[in-house]
Amino acid sequence: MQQPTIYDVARRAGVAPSTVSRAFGKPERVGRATRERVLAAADELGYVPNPHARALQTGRHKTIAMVISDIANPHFFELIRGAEQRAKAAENTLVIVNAEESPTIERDQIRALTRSVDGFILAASRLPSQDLRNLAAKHHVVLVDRELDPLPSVAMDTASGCRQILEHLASMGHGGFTYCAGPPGSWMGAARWAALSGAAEEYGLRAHRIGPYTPTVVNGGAAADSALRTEATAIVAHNDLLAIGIMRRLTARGLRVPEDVSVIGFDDIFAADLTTPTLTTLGGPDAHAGRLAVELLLELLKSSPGLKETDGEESPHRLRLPTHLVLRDSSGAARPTGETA
Amino acid sequence: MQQPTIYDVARRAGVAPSTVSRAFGKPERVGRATRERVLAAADELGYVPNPHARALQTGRHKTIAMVISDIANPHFFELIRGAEQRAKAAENTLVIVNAEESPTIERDQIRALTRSVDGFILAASRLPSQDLRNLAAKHHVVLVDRELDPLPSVAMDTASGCRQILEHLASMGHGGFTYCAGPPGSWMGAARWAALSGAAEEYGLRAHRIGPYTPTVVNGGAAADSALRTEATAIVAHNDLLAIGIMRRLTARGLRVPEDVSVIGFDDIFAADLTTPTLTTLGGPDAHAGRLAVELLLELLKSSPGLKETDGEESPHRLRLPTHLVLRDSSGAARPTGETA
DNA sequence: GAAACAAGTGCAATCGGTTGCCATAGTTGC
DNA sequence: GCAACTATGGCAACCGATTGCACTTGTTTC
Repeated sequence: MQQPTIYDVARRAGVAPSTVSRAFGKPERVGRATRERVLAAADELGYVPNPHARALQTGRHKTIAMVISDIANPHFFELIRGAEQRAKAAENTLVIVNAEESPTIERDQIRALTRSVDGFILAASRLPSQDLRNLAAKHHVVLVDRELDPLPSVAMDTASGCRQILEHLASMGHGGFTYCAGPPGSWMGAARWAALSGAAEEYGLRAHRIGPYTPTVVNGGAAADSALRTEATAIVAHNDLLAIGIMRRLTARGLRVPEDVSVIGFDDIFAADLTTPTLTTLGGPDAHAGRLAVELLLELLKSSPGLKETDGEESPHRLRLPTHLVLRDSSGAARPTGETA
Repeated sequence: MQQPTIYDVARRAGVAPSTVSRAFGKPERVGRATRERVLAAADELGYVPNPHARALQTGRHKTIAMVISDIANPHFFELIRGAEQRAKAAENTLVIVNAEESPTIERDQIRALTRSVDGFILAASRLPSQDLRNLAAKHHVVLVDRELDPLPSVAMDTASGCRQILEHLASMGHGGFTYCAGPPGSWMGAARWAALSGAAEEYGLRAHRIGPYTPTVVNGGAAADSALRTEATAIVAHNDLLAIGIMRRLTARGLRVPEDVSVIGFDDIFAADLTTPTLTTLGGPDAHAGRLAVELLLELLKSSPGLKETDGEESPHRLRLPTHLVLRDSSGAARPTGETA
């Protein structure tokens, strides 16, 4: 059973195929009665336009790809939700592909889709900067949780967020903290460390860093063990998954959180308030980020539909979204260590 | 900057476009030297074949769509992972779309992709049976977490899994349980209740049912309150998200889990052992299910590539995967209620 | 040395749409 | 009553691939 085409519809409605095409795409170019006849015929046949046959001609697929560095990270749920809503509102299809934290897989996935979508939203991309630039030279790209000079991006405001963490730690009497780093390719991870270490002194805090770790719950075990050797009274983890793993290991080793060690994560994933103790973490408007990313991409498409033109002087949209520190039970006053009360 | 086409490659290699096409698709049909020249030219130009121009001719897109009823449910993580791996091994792209627990959205998403993919894997589809049959008449479809007569499917073995739960409850001295149902459209939910209530008597258990609830953590609150009115000593929830919500509410109301009430979920999501107490739940080989679903679909495609033929007599592949009860801390001996110890 | 055959390559039609251009018919203006 | 214009719809080329068919060559066979 073949899917009906415009030719089938045309025959049934007694018009030329071009008229059918116009009845859908440029309604003002066909007569009222004709259009209705065409639409009725299409309806009876269950005609669905073939977006790729169209794309062959127009270059527009009405499809956006969202590449997620790790789909198993709940952090991306709301991002996906928001993006999907916005895409649907613009009558675009959003397809999601997973990069499994691997630059190679990410590259392959992108390559497989280049001819099928109008643009890419890369969430927490692990690709080297140069690759991103090359990609952006030929396709429409919006970054999420990453910033790179000429590319449009949406990211949480790391600097102010990290200050909130530092402020919190300082006010609770901590003298320093150990940061458990995420994967080497993570721009967000680097930004977090830069912000934390850069401003630590201002708050009278010593910043120490260990890692990198692939940010999963199980990897939190090793991170916790290493962190303990630094004798820190506070641990800041690259994200909530790692933070949760760290808490589990600390508890398993007989330490109390937060009495002995405070633990702070990033992202405020849904599991953050299911743990014992519940996790203090830096959250942000994820769904909104998803919506904005799609919006940015749609704008790019509008300015140069189809493949990328050599425009170069597009306004550098670089959105920074406000974050908020969600205070829960995993962070508290520093354990007295001689001088501090 | 236009993407290069076979025509660009052909010009550069000094051959006809058809030869370029064959150099990729039917290597044995072109001379060795010519093929190498073509491949070199393609490489220099960065040529990527346009899968949809090809599909126009061949009907094969090498793309599979996976429709997930709720992408925010961690239960589907491993399913997606497994499916992705298997798809990649067969050089197919797997795209994921979200149905947000809504049959309408699910239908729209499917419709938007019908002409772009070779087949669909529907995970926990919420569509009515008749819609699924109609869809399957025109496209290749594999169901996951759902069974429907002529369609191939992959699902956990509910019957044996539920017996494990009943056995567990009976052995811990419970006299019955309250089941908190999932959404009305959930086949899996219906199957679970059927299996639990059908075999309850055998184990000397009274089965009670409340709901339906949309299975999220927050909805667990209402479910817990209703369940308490049934004075059950054990609650079995439609899935882990709901179970976690139930536990939170019970704890908030001053009840102890499992001393006062035992709670059991389904799916064994990653958060199930992060909660306090950790959650007893029925798990299964999710990643394997994903792989099998793709495999089933690939088999369908092989037998009739492109659009569905009127074959009808395909072998009814209906896979049932073994489950296992993961005993954790949320279930235990029944609270004494007069007669029982 | 001519016929038969195989390998390698090109030509042109085709898939399902879109769109520039032209043809027709009906309106309008004077 | 005729030119000029507008609204509508058809023709045919095109997008980027695939593929049946035909045409060259070179090789084999007798």
